Amino acid sequence: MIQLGFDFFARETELVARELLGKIMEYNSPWVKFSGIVVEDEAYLGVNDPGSHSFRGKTKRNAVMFGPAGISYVYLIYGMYYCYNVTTHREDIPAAVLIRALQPLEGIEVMKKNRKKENLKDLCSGPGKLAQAMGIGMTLNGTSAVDGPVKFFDPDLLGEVKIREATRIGLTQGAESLLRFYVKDNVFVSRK
DNA sequence: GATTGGATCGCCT
DNA sequence: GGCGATCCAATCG
Repeated sequence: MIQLGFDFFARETELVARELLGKIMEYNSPWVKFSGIVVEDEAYLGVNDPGSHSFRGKTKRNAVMFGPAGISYVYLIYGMYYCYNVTTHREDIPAAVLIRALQPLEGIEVMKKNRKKENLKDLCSGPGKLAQAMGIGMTLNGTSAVDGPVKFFDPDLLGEVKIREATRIGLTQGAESLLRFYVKDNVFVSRK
């Protein structure tokens, strides 16, 4: 299985978001190895995208988006949940892809414990859920998604990944753009 | 120093 | 489909 390198992430954000579907996200926590198939994500573009954290310029929170591609960007949302992103594009273009849902593969028993849920569909079907399931927090922010605790792999699913596009979830600005992507007919997607 | 609102989830109907 | 929980960060003064 081929690992995705810097070159994969250092491309146009929308393309990276589309191609990440069907790839495997792996998180080697200190105690457990987690993995799952990326089945839903969203593209957040640079300073011209009103829905992106980077729209209003560089701040302490979004600083990672302004760095190189292939870096994990984690932030706290609504005071209760973490969201995991990976940075994309060029160093001078602050963009990232939000991982919204995974089809769980490894570490499932610990995911169930962390989520207090037994149904596989309740473990990683949403950005806050998958972070909670794998114990992702701010310690991952700024770490490499190429040679750090998080890695992505290409399982070579060939033509099995049919992509659908839709509007991004939860935005008040830039809500109309079709920048959310998910695997058609996959039951682990958070919203159709 | 105070205010405001958010890339969510779970429980309710 | 609607709403409350909950708190940090950004913005403004």
